[in-house]
Amino acid sequence: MSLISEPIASFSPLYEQIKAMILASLQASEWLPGDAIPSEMELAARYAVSQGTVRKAIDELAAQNLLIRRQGKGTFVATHQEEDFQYRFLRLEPDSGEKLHLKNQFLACENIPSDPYIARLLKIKPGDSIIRIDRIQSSAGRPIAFEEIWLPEARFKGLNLEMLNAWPGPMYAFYESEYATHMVRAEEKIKAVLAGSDLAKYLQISEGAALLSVERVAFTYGNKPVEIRHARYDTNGQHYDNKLN
Amino acid sequence: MSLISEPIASFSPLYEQIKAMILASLQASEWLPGDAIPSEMELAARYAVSQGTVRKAIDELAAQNLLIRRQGKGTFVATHQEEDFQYRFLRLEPDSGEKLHLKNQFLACENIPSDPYIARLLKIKPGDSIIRIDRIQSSAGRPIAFEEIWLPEARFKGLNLEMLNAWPGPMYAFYESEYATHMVRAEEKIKAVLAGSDLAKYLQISEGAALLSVERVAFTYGNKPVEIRHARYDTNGQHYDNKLN
DNA sequence: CAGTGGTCTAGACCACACT
DNA sequence: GTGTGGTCTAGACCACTGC
Repeated sequence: MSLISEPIASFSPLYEQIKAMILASLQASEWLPGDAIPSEMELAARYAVSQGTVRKAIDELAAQNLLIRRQGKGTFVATHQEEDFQYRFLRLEPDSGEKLHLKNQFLACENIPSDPYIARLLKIKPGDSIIRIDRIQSSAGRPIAFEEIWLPEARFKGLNLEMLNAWPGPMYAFYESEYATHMVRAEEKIKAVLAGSDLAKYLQISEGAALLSVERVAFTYGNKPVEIRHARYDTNGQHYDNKLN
Repeated sequence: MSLISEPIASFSPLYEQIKAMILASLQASEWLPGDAIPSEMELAARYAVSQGTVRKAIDELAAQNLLIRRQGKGTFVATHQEEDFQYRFLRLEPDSGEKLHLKNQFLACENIPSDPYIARLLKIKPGDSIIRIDRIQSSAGRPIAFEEIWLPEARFKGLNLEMLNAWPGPMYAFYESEYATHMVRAEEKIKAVLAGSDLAKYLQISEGAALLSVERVAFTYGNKPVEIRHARYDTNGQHYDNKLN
C-alpha cells in the first residue's frame, strides 16, 4: 500500500491538512485500533512540516478520542478493547453511583431486508439486507434493558447468534476485532414511553410502566453510520447520566 | 482590586498555573461575561511568560466554553446573553429537527427552608433559605415542560415572580445580569416516569402518560452548584438529543 | 493603518517508559 | 541511555477587524 502523504483538500491551515491525512490513514486501516502511529518526528518528516504542526494535528484528533497520547510510549489509535473505552458510549448508571456491570442475553439474530426508516439512517437502499439483533441486558440478575440492533449486512457478513454468544466483551469491541469496524461517535434521541406487553415480559415489569427509549446511530470513520440501536431502559434504580458543558 | 498575577497552586506546568490565574480572575469578576480579556501579549507580560504559554492556557479555557476567541477582535468571557449560548444547555428538540421556541409561564416563586436533599446538592445547610420556582414551558401554545427550580436565597436575594415575568430571555441570562452568576456546566440525571394528576393537569395530558424526568445541577465558576432543576418533559413530538464522542 | 488572534518554525529542555 | 510525548520560548508572518 502506498503511504498517504499528499494533501487531500485544496486549502486550509497546514495542521488541518495533516489531520485530514492522518484521518485518511486511519480510515484506510494503515494503522489499526490499538496500534501506535509513527512518532511526531517521523510524521513531521513524512509530511514535511515541523513537529509543532504535527503536534497540533494530533492534539485535535486526541481531543476527539480518535487517538490516545501516552507520554514516553507513543500515540495510539483508540480502541474499544481498552479498559477506558470499554463502555465509552454507555450513559446508564445505578442511582447509587457505582459502576454498572451488564450481562448479555441474545434473543435473536436474523437477516432481513431493510425497511425505509432503517435504510435512511444507515444510508443504504431500502430492501438492502440488514442484520437485526435482539438482546436483554441484566444487572445483578435483574433485566434492565431491551435492545434492538440493526447492522448493514454488507459490512457484517456472517454475523450470527453463536458468534454473539461466544463473545465475552462489549459489542463495539466485537465489531472492531471481527469486522474491522471502529465506532467513533454516536447520536442519541431519548424519549419516555410506556411498556407494552412484549417489553413488560422481557423486562419483568408491569404493562404501562414508564421506560426510557434511546435511539442511537453510531458512526465509524468518515461519518459513516454503521449501527442503529433502539434501547428501552428500566430506570428504576438506574438513570441516564449526562454532562453539559 | 489587586491584580491576580502570582501562582496559586505550588506546582504544575506553567500554562496550568496561568489557567488557574485566569480562572481566579473570572471567579473574582475582574472580567465580566461579555467583556474582552486582555490581549495575549498583555497577559504574557502580566504573568511573565511567553505568548505561546498564555495561548495554550486560553485555548483550553476556550475549549471548555469559558472564553470565546474572535480573530481580529480579542478573547471574550463567555455569556449566556450571546445568541450562540442562549440555549446552550437545552437538549430538547422537535422530532422534525427544527429549533424549539419556548414560552414561559411562571406559576410560583416562594421562599422556603431547604430540605436535606436539595441542601446536599447545593452544598448548603439543611434549613437554609432557598427560593423555589415552578414554571411551565410551551411550544406553539402546547405545554411541553413542567419545571421546578431551587436556588440558594443567599445568592439570589430578592428574586420574585414580578422579576421573572418581566424578563424576556432565558433564565441563565437573567441570573447573569441580575445576580452576577454565570453558569459554566451542568449535570443531568434522566429517567422515565408516569404522570400523576398534577403533572397531567399542567401538561394537559392523561394521567399515567410517560414523561421524561430530568434532574439538573448547574455550576458556576469553581464548581460551585447554584441551581437545581427538576424538569418533566412531554416527549410526544420532541425528544432529548445527545451526542456521544 | 495598528492591533488582535492564528499559524508555523526551530530549538532547548523536561518527564516518562522501556530495556 | 535512547526514544517517546510534554513544555516553553522567541520570532516571523498570515488573516481578520475596525478605525
